[in-house]
Amino acid sequence: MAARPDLPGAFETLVMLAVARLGDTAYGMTVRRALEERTGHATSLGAVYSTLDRLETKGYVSSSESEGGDDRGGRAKRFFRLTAPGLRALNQGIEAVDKMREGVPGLPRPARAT
Amino acid sequence: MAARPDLPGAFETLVMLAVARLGDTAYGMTVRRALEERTGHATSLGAVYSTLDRLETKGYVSSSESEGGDDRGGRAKRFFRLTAPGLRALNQGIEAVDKMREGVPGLPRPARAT
DNA sequence: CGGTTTAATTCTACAATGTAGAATTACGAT
DNA sequence: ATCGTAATTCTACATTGTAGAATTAAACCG
Repeated sequence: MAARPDLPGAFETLVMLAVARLGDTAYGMTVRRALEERTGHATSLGAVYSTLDRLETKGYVSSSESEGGDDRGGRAKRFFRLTAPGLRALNQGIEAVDKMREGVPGLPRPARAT
Repeated sequence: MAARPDLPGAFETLVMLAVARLGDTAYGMTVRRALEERTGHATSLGAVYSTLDRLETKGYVSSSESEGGDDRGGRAKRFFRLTAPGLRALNQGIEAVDKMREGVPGLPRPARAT
């Protein structure tokens, strides 16, 4: 079984996690900020958006334009949400790493689930 | 700081973990087996070897031919070890994911460190 | 010795993901 | 209309992911 688990890539994983953690406030800018703040890894917006696009093509995230109501200038935001298949794929990737790192010395202690 | 953390890819991470966990018995075949047994994800030897090669180019693993002493037929084994920079990179990648997944609901519980 | 079996690695090729920067779109205000 | 601002889309190329075929080499056997 599970002939093609098709684990997400490293950056895809990070982006999906950012979307998941941001809840209903995930869009290009906030995703990038979350990534930078949490991981210290600076990335370009282009990187974030193309990854988001590819994830959407795979059905791992969905997107919707923001309704009017904001008074600020500038273009409308495109909000992203993690889909059920996206969550599943994310879990598979995380589980694979967790399984592999079990009992290996010299690795950081895993994060506590909240 | 850390302008270019250069996180390892998803499969690279899995391969490095396999090498780490196998200790001094890590070579192409055992790496593949460890991967399959632990993650359920089948991979080709070609995939494993080219990843191992690329990791060596980056200095994340080192390799050495097996000394004689085996009485089995077949070609000599090439054993791999994780280097210090490799462990560092591995840790950074794992930490990045751990940071991002902290407190996000719907994710699997992290593995217990042993 | 020369062929056969066995174990393992290397080579070749292409698809998918990673990544950045420039260009573009669209809105509100002047 | 045009300007500044906020955000997204486009274009392009480098790196990583992945498989399968080809190759290498040691031990064994007659």
